[in-house]
Amino acid sequence: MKYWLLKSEPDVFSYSHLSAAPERRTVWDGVRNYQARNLLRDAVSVNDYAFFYHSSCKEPAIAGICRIVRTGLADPSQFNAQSPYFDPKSDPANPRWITVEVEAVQALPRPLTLKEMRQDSALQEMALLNRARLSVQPVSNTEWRHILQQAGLSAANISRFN
DNA sequence: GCCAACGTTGGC
DNA sequence: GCCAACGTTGGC
Repeated sequence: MKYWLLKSEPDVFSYSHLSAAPERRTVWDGVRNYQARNLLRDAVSVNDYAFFYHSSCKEPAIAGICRIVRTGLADPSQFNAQSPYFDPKSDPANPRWITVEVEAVQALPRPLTLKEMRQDSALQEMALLNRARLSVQPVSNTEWRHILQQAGLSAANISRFN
């Protein structure tokens, strides 16, 4: 079981949008960074969990939890000439941008803000604080549990994600 | 809106 | 393969 953090701009697609989506699922499209793509393609597995992080907004924060439900998907937006994520250099026979499908699990009782995370000595090693621009990041088991605790989940609820 | 950090592009 | 120019991210 591995844990991740996925960034999204809430004005474009928020955790509420995911919760309201059909089957509470979406294909995580639009990642156009090779390091992030490599994680999605090679390291993220079905049934891993991920934090849904709101970036580029008034109060950057972790908003909710999602679960990886499918992997190895060609990001459809790379072939859509109308999409801002269109990549004319990607060959449909050998797609450049591979991604995953995620499902909303639960919103955090209390979103955990970037500001709070910066002030938390237990979270200083987080990629979010040190590699701020990477849009797909690993989260350690210790960090995962600590964040859920800070966000107000009960011990019983936290253990569901082991 | 600014700008620092850093990833990508392309000429050589 | 180097590296300058350029583009993007994302907090503030």
